[in-house]
Amino acid sequence: MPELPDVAVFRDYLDATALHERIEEVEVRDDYVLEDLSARTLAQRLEGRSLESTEQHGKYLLVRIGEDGGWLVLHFGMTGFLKYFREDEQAPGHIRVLLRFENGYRLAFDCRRKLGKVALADSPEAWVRAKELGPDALALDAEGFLEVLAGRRGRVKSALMNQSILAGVGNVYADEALFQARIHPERSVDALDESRRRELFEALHDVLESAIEARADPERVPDRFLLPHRRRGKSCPRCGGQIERIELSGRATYFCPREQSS
DNA sequence: AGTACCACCTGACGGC
DNA sequence: TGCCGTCAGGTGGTAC
Repeated sequence: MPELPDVAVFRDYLDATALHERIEEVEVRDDYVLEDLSARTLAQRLEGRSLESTEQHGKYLLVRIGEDGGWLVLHFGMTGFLKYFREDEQAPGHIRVLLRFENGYRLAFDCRRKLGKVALADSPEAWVRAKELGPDALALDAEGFLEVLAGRRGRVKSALMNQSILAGVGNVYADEALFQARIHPERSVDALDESRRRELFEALHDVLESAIEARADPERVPDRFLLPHRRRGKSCPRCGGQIERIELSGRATYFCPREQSS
């Protein structure tokens, strides 16, 4: 699930749990998730230091390591999450990296499908540059949104999901924003006039903010959301029509053909 | 610049 | 109960 709203929830979680606590030991249980670094390097960077603050850029969570330790970068793939727990509590089932703190707690980076990544960076800016990420979808204002879309000719859903155009929007929330803006996912960007683009921006921001407020939990999301109805044959929360599923660049795409006809 | 397709990895689910 | 195909919200590479 980890798109921008989910990562925002992970960030709040980390802020509320694991900061300012000395890390005694780092255990890398599967170095497949390490991106361009060894378990040894990660351990050397973290052990004896603490996590001090967090930043988010799109789907990335960046954590500042104290005493000039640089930044820890977390990406959650499709199945990643964080869990802070006491040593005598039940541990999650697919821990890839585990930090042990001096206070007896642990922070697990759990990632069943191993599509997530753990990395180190000099700064959030350096990471964004290295990954060629576009601006964070929520940090952007309407003018910025118009700017990044200017000159684009592809399909609007592909543009929303393209992390180098806009960072943070994935399959689910791209569908959601288009549903709220009543735009067909296969519509091309250049077919949208400025007022439609502004409407899409408003819809996208509303969707992302509402999702964060709902803690990215499909069961807490507003009734108007498509999210809980992402299944073929389910009914549209607005008009009651049948939700349709198509493939768009290999990804399942859900929309209401009655409301998103153009 | 854009798209289609493949790969990476693991588990849940439904049909038989 | 077990086997098997299909599907899943991530990114990245290649070929066209």
